[in-house]
Amino acid sequence: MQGWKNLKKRTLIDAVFQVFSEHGLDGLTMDNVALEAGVAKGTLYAYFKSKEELVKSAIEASVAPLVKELTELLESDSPPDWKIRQLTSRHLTYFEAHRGFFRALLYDRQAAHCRAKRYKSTLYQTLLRSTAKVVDQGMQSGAFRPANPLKVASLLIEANIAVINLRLVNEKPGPVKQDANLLSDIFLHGITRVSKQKKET
Amino acid sequence: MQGWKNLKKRTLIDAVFQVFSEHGLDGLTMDNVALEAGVAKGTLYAYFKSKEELVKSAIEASVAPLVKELTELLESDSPPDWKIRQLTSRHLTYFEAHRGFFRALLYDRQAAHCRAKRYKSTLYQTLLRSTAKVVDQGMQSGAFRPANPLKVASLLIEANIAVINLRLVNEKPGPVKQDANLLSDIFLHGITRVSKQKKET
Amino acid sequence: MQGWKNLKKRTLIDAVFQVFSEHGLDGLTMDNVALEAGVAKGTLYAYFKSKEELVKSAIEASVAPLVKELTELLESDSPPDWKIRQLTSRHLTYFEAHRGFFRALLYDRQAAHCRAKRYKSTLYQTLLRSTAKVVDQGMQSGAFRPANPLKVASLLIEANIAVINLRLVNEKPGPVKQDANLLSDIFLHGITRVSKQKKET
Amino acid sequence: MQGWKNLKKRTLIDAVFQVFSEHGLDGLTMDNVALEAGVAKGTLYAYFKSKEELVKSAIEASVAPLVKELTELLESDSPPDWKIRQLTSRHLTYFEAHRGFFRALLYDRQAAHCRAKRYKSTLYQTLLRSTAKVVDQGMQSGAFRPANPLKVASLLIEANIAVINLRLVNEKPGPVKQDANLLSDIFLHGITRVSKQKKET
DNA sequence: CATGAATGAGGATTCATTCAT
DNA sequence: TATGAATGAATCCTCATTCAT
Repeated sequence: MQGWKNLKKRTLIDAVFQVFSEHGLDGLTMDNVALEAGVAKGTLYAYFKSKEELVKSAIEASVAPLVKELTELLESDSPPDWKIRQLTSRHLTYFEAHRGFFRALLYDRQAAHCRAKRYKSTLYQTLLRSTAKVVDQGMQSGAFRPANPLKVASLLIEANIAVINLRLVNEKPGPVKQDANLLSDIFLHGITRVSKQKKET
Repeated sequence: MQGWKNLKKRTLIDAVFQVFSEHGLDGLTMDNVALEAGVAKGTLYAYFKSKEELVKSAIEASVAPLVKELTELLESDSPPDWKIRQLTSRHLTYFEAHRGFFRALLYDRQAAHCRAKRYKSTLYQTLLRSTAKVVDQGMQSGAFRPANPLKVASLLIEANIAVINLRLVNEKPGPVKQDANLLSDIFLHGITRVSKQKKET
Repeated sequence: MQGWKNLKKRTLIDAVFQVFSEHGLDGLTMDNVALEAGVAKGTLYAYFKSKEELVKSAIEASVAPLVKELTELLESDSPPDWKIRQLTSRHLTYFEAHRGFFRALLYDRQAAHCRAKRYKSTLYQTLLRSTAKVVDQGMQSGAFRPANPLKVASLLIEANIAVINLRLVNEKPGPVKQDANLLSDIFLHGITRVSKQKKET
Repeated sequence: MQGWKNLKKRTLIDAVFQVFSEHGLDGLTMDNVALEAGVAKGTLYAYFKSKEELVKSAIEASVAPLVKELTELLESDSPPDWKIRQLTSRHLTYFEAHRGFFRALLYDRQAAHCRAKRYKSTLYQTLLRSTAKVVDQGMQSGAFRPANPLKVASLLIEANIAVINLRLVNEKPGPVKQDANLLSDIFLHGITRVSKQKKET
């Protein structure tokens, strides 16, 4: 029963995605979601306490795969700087692959709510902590300069998100790789030119 | 007459700030704004065509002084890296000084709209171009590594905003200086430790 | 289900009539209609997309029975001049029987809209064509003088409506029969006296 | 002072016409009229007690020349049937010449109000009485059949107005003369064919 | 007489949520 | 569980009218 319930929930969440992508911002009403899902309006409330919860679930569901992927990456066995380059690259790529949905998300109020809540969400915290661990490893190994790892990790992730926003808003944002590289380069080495410097492998 | 009208507009905009800060997200109704401003609802429409225009004006008004300050800074006669440190520092400080308002802003839908539009707003573009010029100067002088100045400038500003958001969401975000320094350090020199390196003056 | 929905629609439309007759001109607000119907304001919008549609439906509903009756009359098997006398007589009688409603209608703006649209409404066109056919039959049989049947039919119907309006505005308009006879007489024989003339049977 | 006041009133009324023709139905606000007239909104109230009075005055002013013309015609020295043919013809022609304005008028609420009030307006009464006198003369002279002259006059004028409405609503109503003749013919002689009949000179 | 800023009652419409079946 | 009709608070916006200057 639990599994079946989750399956149904998933159906409803998919309807949220669909409605969101099709009707955008203001079209995301409970009526439309119910219509899209092929159920009665009241049924939505059998699975989700409120619209807010439904939308929150939908957003979490949409970000979960990314966080899973990134967490695995960060916990793999590789040098910190490589992990960070990969983190940025995949982060940008993921959103690029779901432009339509996330673009609509940018404009939504509930989403704004959730964006703010993001900092407290488990998924975000998971990602943040994994990243912080990598940063810490880099500092421990002497590869990175000493600093508050959590702050640095926040900064990196937020910088990623900022660039993602920039790309989502921009109609033709150019190749992902380029932005990802620029971001990684600056995060790792800064914008300042250094006479003689060892590059990472 | 024109001046007086603008003065009145300013009063109404201040009411927007007040209501926004006090009642937050959903409390920003025309009724509330009128109540706060001590005028009739209809009066608002004598000065602003619609709610959207009123809110837009309020947001622009709230950011304009900052942009003015930063632009002056960026056009002053100082080394690029110093300018960039100052830019970040003042940027963070300004938002810290208006926490209540900008925090509420984070959650608003009209604001989300404007946040997305931000990239196209004149003010944002002004700031972006000024920053890009400074970055370009740094590159010309050999202080910075070669890259697309506009992209780098975007990245810097967005990173600033990201940290600001982080601080707004956080209840006790700690001293501004610390975050500003961390951000500047990473932007200028990266997180990677370098054996022998010249610091900026 | 469909039938039930129509029944409910009818209830709401009746409320429109009631409100219209009681409060007249400016009293026809969605609030009043909902109040009269004993439902919530929102319920109205579950059955009618907008106020305009509701009012339009009400007007059509109010005129439909008349058009049905007249059309049947016009398609029956009787001499044209008798049909025309009947047409005028019943037309006037019908409106006399619904004075309150149609009188209010005279003053309404939506109604003015619909009055103008009347000429394009299906019901009006139906009635017009039926009448024209009768006129044409009269001409074919030599009873009527040759002319454009559609124009003549329009003229007759409009004359009816004009007299109806006259009666609606007048507080004590006198007996229907008298006006109906005068109108028919003039339409059939004109105001000019003729020395020797055959009356219709 | 009185003359000057009337001049000013005329200016304001002209503004009503202008606004009505340009912005139609919903654009006829006191703001727009004041704007068009180049005066302050409050000034309108120095000359007219209310919007209703202003609009009423405008409509009366627009119809006055017609009534004057028709009254002169009806009081001239000619046979009744000729007068009636002229009445219809000029009535239709006048409205044809002011299509734009009167067409907009059709849709207006205040106008609906005034249309209803028309039956009590002095101008309408003037015209009605003049027409009734002509009808009566026709009856006295034996040219017309006996009937209530006032009723017959009403009927004629209303029939005229009905045809005018029909023409105003219709995009391409065809030549005025044709409709005017048809109307006169039917009013004078009826639709019924008569074997041997003397035509009017 | 003229101004025009201010008023505020009033109206149409939306939509998350409930509950009886 | 599922339904979907009903709810009604909440919101934006209009515009005729007033009145202090």
